[in-house]
Amino acid sequence: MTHVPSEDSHKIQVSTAKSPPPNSKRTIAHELESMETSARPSRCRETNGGPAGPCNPWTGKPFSSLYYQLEEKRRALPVFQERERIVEIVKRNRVVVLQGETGSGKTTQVPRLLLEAGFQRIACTQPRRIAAVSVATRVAHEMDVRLGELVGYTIRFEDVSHPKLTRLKYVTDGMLLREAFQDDRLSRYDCIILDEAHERTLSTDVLMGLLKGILKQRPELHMVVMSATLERDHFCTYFDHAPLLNVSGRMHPVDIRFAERPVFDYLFAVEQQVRQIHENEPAGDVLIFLTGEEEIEDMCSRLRHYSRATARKHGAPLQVLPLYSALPMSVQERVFEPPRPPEARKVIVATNVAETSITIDGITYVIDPGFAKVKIYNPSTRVESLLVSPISQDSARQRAGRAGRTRPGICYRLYTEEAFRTELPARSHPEILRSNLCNVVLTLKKLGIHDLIHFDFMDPPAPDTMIRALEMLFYLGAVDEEVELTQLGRQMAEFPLDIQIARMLLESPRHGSSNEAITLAAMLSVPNVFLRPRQQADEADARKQRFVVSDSDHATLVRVFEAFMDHGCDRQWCAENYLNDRALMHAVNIRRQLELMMQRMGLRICSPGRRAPDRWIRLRRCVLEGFFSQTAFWMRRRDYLTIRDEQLVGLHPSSVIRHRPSWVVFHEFVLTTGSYIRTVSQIEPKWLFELPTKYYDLLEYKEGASRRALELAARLTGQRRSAAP
DNA sequence: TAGGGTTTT
Repeated sequence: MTHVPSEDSHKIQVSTAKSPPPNSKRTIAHELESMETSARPSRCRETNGGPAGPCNPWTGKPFSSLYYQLEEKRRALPVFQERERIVEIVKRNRVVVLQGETGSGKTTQVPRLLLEAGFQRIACTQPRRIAAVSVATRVAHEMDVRLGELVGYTIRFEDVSHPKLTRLKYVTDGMLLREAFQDDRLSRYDCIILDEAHERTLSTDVLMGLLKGILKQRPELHMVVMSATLERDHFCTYFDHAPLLNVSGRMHPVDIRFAERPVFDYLFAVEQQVRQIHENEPAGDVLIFLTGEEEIEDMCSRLRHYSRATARKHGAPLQVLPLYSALPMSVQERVFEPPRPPEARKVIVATNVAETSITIDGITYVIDPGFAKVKIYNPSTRVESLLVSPISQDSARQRAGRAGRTRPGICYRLYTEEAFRTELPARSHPEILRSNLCNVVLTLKKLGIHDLIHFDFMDPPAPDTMIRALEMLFYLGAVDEEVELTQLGRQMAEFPLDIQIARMLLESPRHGSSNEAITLAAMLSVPNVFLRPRQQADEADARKQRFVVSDSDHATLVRVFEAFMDHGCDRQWCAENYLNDRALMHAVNIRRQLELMMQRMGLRICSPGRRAPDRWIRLRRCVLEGFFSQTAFWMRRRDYLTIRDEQLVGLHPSSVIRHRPSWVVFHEFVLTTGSYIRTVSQIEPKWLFELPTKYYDLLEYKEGASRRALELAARLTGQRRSAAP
């Protein structure tokens, strides 16, 4: 019996963290355990009088027909050609930096080669869940083994791996970091591969620093850092001059064409470029990179208009397709379908999703205006915001590469070669330099790292950012005066949540409302669930009214979630109510996970009941328990002033709050056309003084508007603290 | 009264 992977094998199998994978059998365990580490095909015994064929050393069974198909392709990959060199250099060095271009096969082949070379347990990290799943599936097929046994994967909510059998595990970088919570030397692995290291995600950066320390403690551990673009100096130097291996890719040539002179209106230039391609260049699909939803929808209508106006003159029409992550899945998937009508030229107008996360084959022309929205963090105001910025040279190369996946292509850069060299930074700023570090610091503390300032980050964050993070952890009760992790802090780190949300959950049983708080925590952890297509904005707003709790955006979110559950998580119902079903389904999963965690920690799951008049009051108090540092009081007309930082802000127009409460708590501060606070709830000022935190000690405030507002609030609510000078 | 790039636990 051969195991032929079918379409079903691609489906995601779900199992809980500690249970064995589906269909695991003792016989396979036996086979694997008795197997030698080097995997050379052996001969199978003759069965049923048939001839003896080559036999899969991992299973002892004859190979399937699919195996031979995949094997042929795999042997043609550049990495396969270099296999001996790769294995040798990894075995001889503790750390190796492997630079393999797109199409080299590094992600599928390197881990397997190392397994076959005798490593006992290998983890290979991926920045994205979908990559971990699809690569693990591919490798299991290539090795002709069942997914979840020898080869498996672990991502949040899904563990398709076996504690004993799995020897090659693909895992999201965040998940491996979590594993280090249980085992801070990651001692089950003798080889750890960090893939896509050039993306420099927060988790990969923390893992790199952590692993550098672990390497010193565990002389048997080997590590491979795999990266696509040239950052050789940076990676090699960081890992004490680790050797660099370079494997060529298999890409088709891409002709790069720069603008001859600077472009001032890139949207206009994009449109001109599409016309030029459509009217003069041979058939082939076009991919355009823009910065956001609004720009994309605008461009789509301009291009559709052009297509309608000129279809007769130029023969084939354009099929214009938007692509950004907030789009419903069904709309996103259209970019993979054949064009409609069949003779049309597809024009995909995308955000950065198309740069790394979503790969579309068959693109011949790429148009790159050279901008993207980037998250920036300002530690002095503690505001994270999005800013349209020039992309990096690395990013520009990545975009260009999207044109040469299946055949030679052209990339039109709407900036001059001079600008490319002098105005674009060589590399993107790693995320760790652009983020609020509260959770990173808490993670490091939990991992037992005491000297945070000297933690060996590849790019150390600004001291100010670290200090701000520590200060916040202190106010939240996660660390004490000696900057030691408290019991509360340990619990907060367990939760896969922003620490403020974790704190809200931990305090919620005290307010008799942990049930609602868990729902809210899940809703705050997923993207905005309210859809508002420009054409149907009024209708969408009207639908949202059905869920409104007039003094709280937080409570409104809880009501939306409950209504979603009441309607059986129905997608159609979501569509009718302009709600993002994907985000809501995700919230359902998160909620389930959080509830289990709460129960395991012995925290009470309680609710005042849906009809209780004080239900939303309790919830708003829970919110304040986590977000007490994000309150604001009404100043004048439309303006609020944030406490402590005294920033003048407006209520975001998406808020359900129509009156002007004197005090509010908010979830986030956004900087767009103005300064806004978004996801807001009314609070009673007296609650501030009942919080178990020093944050509202009047002594902590300099003379100013905030202090005066607090003094007034204290006086009005009869707080004795107001008497303090 | 307006916009949210992308990921992950």
